[in-house]
Amino acid sequence: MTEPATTTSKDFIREIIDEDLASGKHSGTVTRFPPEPNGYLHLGHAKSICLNFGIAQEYGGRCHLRFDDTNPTKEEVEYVESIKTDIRWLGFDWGEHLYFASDYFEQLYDWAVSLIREGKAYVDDQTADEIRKTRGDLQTPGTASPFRERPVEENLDLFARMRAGEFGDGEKVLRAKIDMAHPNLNLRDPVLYRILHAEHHRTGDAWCLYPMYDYTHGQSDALEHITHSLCTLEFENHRPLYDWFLENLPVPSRPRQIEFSRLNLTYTVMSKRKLLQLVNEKYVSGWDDPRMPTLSGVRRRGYPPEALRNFCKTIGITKFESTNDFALLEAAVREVLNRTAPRYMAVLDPIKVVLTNYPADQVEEMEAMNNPEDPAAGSRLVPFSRELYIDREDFMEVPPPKYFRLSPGTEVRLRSGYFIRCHEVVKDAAGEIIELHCTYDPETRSGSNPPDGRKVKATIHWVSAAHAIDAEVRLYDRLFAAEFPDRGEGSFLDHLNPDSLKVLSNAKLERNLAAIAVGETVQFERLGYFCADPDGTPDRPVFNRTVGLKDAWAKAKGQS
RNA sequence: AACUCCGUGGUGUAACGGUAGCACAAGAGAUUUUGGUUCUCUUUGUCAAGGUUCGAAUCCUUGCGGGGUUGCCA
Repeated sequence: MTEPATTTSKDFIREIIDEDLASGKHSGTVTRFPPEPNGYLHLGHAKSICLNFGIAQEYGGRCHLRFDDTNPTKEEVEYVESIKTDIRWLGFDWGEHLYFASDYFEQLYDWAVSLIREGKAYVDDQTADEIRKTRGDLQTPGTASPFRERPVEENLDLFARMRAGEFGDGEKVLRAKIDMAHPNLNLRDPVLYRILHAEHHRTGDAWCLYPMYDYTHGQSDALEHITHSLCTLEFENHRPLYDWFLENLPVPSRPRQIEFSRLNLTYTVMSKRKLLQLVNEKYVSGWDDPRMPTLSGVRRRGYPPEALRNFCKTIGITKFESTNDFALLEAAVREVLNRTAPRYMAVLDPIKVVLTNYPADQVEEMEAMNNPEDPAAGSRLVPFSRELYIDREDFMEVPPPKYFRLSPGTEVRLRSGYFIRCHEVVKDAAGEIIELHCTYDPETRSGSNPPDGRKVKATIHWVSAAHAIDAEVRLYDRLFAAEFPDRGEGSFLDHLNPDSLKVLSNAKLERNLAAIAVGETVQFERLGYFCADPDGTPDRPVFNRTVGLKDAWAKAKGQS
């Protein structure tokens, strides 16, 4: 477990918790992660999960998983299951504390009735449109509904009949009676309940009356004795309403809502609506497309959960709206994978190499380190023979300056193999290079250096042609070409990166890669980290590029 | 000219009245059987102006800039 150096300082939320503990306001800490089951979890949620579950771990408290399922028209069980899977994958556990806002419907209803009794809520017959128009706007106060002063008894009767199903969708709502002139629009008699004749994923058809988020969230927190209710900045303006309910209802505890800034990443969109659109309109293969910033997407891409946790630690928690560099996430991924991913050789775009002085029927088993960063990872055997494949990028007939790899007359080292020198380039009728004739130096076998002390400038990877596994490799790049796809005119879709996926169908893999389980991430030496995809079959695996290695040569090329 | 939150290198984040630090990114070099890793070094910052103070990123005032809010979504 490597801890980033920044763990010594605490974010403002943990400081508040420290104070609350020190002052005796609370004797323990209870947080909650409250997703709405209407979509898949994404990197933004990861930030919130790491915060809430992380605090629970650090303070010896607990973190509840609570599904905020107050809108049956948008929510589905499919999402509930995927959310649980993703949280567990990230490395967190809610134990016994799985809750649903829908579990509190009866209690919330009773409290609504008590609000009505106290003259703090009323049934409004206005249409949605009328309510909107009379709410006023940012600069002008709203006007009272003609039903605002309805007698308590009438409200009670109407509300009961709303529950009983006597009215159609949208015919009536229950509103809090607060202040139609309040500068915070959320307090201009917010809607508490709306009629929705819809099947709920848990309560079925028991209800046709559903509570709004604002009326549900704080009370749910209070019922669960949440001490610190952490949410994103856009709920800041809702806090006065959150508190209003807690003050006006006989709730069993007084949670405190604290807001922090959501996660933004360059070259990425993070809104559920936009992600849904990418899926529905087939710009990606699904919620778990490896280019998606969903947790299921980055999992399929091969990101280790530890990298996500470290990333969340590094970006910290603040109230300032910021956008994190995607490179920071990739750095976190590389940091973990460099330590943990076993190394293999794979050739993505093969050229055949014939070692003219190597015996035709000979096969040597070469020992190769599994991970130079971790001697305990041991070694494996890789077959070496007369005919090999190397990557097209590792040979140039007319090399530019500073090109260290193979070219006619030059010598390179084959990783865990021998030195080879190129003597002849074989081309087809079209002038395309199809084969290289090389010689190997028997005195340079891996582990021993040439007696004459000569050096080579490069070491390249290879696979034995006769032993190679055919595979498909999917090279993923960022989904969007623009740093801020949301900015500027037009749709974010205008900024989709046309090269975000490149499929290589003729890759040749080292024999040992046949044993890699789906979901495992390995390093293809010199190329990057790759994750075995479920689309693969035993005789034809599919690998997704998780992230490339840093590439000083590519960078130098790009600049010249 | 509503309310509210927020402004620290290119990006993100520390410093709680006392040397502006760290990570990523960028650049230079060393090491290297991965042009990877690792190591060393370097560039770049407190939104502005006043004030309080021996001393201000930090406290005060004003200005400037950015975000959020006008769902019967969450």
